[in-house]
Amino acid sequence: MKYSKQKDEILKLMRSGRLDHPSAAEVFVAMKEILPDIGIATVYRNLNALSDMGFLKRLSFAGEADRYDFNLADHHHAICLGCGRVFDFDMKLDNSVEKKLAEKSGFSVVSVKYSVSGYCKKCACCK
Amino acid sequence: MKYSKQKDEILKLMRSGRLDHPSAAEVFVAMKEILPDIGIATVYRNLNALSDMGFLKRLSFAGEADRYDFNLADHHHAICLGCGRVFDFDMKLDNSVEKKLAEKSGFSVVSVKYSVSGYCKKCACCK
DNA sequence: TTGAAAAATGAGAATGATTATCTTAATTGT
DNA sequence: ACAATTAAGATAATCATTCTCATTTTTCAA
Repeated sequence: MKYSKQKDEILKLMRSGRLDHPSAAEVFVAMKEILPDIGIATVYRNLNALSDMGFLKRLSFAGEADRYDFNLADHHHAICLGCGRVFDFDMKLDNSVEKKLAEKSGFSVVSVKYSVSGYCKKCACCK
Repeated sequence: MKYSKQKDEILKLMRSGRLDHPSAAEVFVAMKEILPDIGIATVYRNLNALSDMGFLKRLSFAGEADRYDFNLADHHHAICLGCGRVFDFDMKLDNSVEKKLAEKSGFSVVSVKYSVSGYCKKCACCK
């Protein structure tokens, strides 16, 4: 057990893939079944710590609670405006942008975010 | 005066370019000089209404207050992790992505967001 | 012009996500 | 085993934003 029981179990849960791009609140309810005494602050703390350590990615979408993703592979997200589900998608981004930015304005890029919002198949049909 | 005095003045202020990608709070303080009795709720209400009407764009960045942009031209944003300033940049996105998404998963794209975070010239040097 | 209906305002309460604080419990190294 | 460190759990605090509601402003038909 490298870290605390709580941090370990949270990471294990995240890596299990049982939850689909969960928010901290969703992780909290799932963790309650594993460690019934866990507190919400511990969940936030550890999700953020694990993200800082590079084991998770923290995702933000406008007007919604942040999500956490165990998938570290380079990919992007599409969020459904109907049901709120997040879908992964792959696409190679033209990274000449960073270079141009650096050249033109001296801006040094730390991270790039590409995301899409719309309606998933299920939500699009009945809209 | 097409709309209410407040909405008109907010739009005029935004279009003046005096404020740089301001948050609602920043618009509020600037508006106080124009209409001293204006309330913060009115500012939020009208910024959002104007965005819904397509006269402004509402921008979201992780962990920060939303910003509003009068520039409707197709462009993207780079946010400085140091000073919080938002910089515009242009880039043509490969819109074949939407098509692929639609084909593969039946996801219908409403909007695409591409944004970059990092350090601006000023903040990069003293980091 | 009047006056009722509709729309928008301003003040402040409410909400929701997230972080901060603080006391206690667990872990570590000696 | 014990002092020092680290993390936990509970809860208060924060911050942006939205909601509510009483009041004011606007609209528009009679």
